[in-house]
Amino acid sequence: MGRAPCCDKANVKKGPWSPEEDAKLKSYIEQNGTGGNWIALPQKIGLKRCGKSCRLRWLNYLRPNIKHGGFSEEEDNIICSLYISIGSRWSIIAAQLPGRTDNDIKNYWNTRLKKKLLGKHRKEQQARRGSSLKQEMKRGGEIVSDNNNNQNQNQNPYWPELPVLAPIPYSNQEPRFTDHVSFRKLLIKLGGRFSEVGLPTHHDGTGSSLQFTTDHISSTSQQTYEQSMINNMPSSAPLDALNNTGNIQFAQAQSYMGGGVELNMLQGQSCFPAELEEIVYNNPQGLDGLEFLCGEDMMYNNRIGSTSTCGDQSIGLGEMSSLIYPPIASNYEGIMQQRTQRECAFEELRYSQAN
DNA sequence: AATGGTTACAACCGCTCGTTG
DNA sequence: ACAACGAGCGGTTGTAACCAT
Repeated sequence: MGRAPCCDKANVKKGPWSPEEDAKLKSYIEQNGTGGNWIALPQKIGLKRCGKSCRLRWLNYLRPNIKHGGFSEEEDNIICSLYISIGSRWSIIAAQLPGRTDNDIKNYWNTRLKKKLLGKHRKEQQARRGSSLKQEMKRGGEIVSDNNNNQNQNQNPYWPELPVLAPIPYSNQEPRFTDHVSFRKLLIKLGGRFSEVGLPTHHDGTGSSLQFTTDHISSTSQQTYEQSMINNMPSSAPLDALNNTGNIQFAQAQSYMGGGVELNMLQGQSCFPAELEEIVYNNPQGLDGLEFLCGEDMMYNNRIGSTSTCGDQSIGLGEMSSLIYPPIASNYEGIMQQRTQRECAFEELRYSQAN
C-alpha cells in the first residue's frame, strides 16, 4: 500500500503563482502564521494549491527579507567554500547567507557559479598548457633525455602536470598521507584532536579511523581554530550567522561535536562533488585562488595527497576540506553515506584507468 | 520577423527524517 | 515497536526571457 497523497492532485492548481494567490498566502501567513500545518493551510485560505507548494512559495519567494539575484563576490566565496566542504547541502549553505534561500543558491550554483569556477579552471589549464608547451619547445629534446631526473628536479610543491584523464597512480604501496604526525598537527591547527586510542581497525588490519574530537580541545587550540576560521573565511559575517543562527541543523551539528566525530578514511572515498573532482584530481593546481577555503598549509597537503585516495591512511582534499568547517564536518558520516553513485562511479573510473 | 538555442529561475517530485498516536 | 503523517530537503523539470542567426 502506497502512502496517501498529501493533497487531492486532481483539484490542485499547478504552475506559476498568480499575484492574487501570492497576496492571499502572504497576508494570511503574516496575520496568522502558518499554524504549523502546511497541508491544511491552502484550504483555510481558499487556495487550490498543494500545501507543499504553498510552503515553497512562502519560503522561496514571499517570505520577508528575501534577496533575489545579485550575488556578491563574498557570497560566491562562501558558497564555493561551503560547497567544497559539505557538497550540495543547500539548506545549510543558505543558513549562512541571510536573505538567500536554498533554492536560490542551488539555482545560482547550477547555472552560473559552477560554470564560472570550471571556466576559470579550464582557462588557467589552457594557459598553463600553452606556457609549458612554449617551454618544452625551447628546451627541445632535453625533456625526453632528462626524463629520469624529472622527479628530483620538480622542486615546486605542485603536482607535476597530469594530462587530462591520464591514468592516475593508484598503488596501495605508496600511500601519500601516511604521516600521522602531520595529520595530527593539521587537526590540532584546526582546533580538534584525534585519538588513536581504541580505534577500530579495518578488516585488513590497518587502523584507519581517526577520532576527531572537540571535547578535549584546549582553550589555546580552540582559539587557534577560531582564529583560523576567521582567517580563512571571506568575512566574519558567516561566522556570526553560524553563532547566532537558530538553524536546527547547525545546532545538531554542534551537539555532535561534543561526542566526537569519526572520520573514516576509507579506501578511495571522497565526498568531493564530481565536477570539482575533475579540478582536484586532474590538476590540483587548479585550486589556486581558492586558498581562502583552507589556507596554504592545507593547499600544500592537498597537492601532496589529492590523488591518493586508496592508501589506507591517506587523505584526499574532500576529507581535508571537510575539516575546514568542523560544525559541518561533524555531519561527515552522514555526508559520506550520502555519497552519490556518480562519485562512486568516478572513483571506479579512476581505479580502472590505473589498472 | 521567425526560428532555434541557451540561460535563469520557479516550481514540482520523490525521498528521508522526525514526530505523533 | 510500528505505521501514518507532515516537514524539509535535494534533484529535476518546465518555461519565460533572452540572444544569435
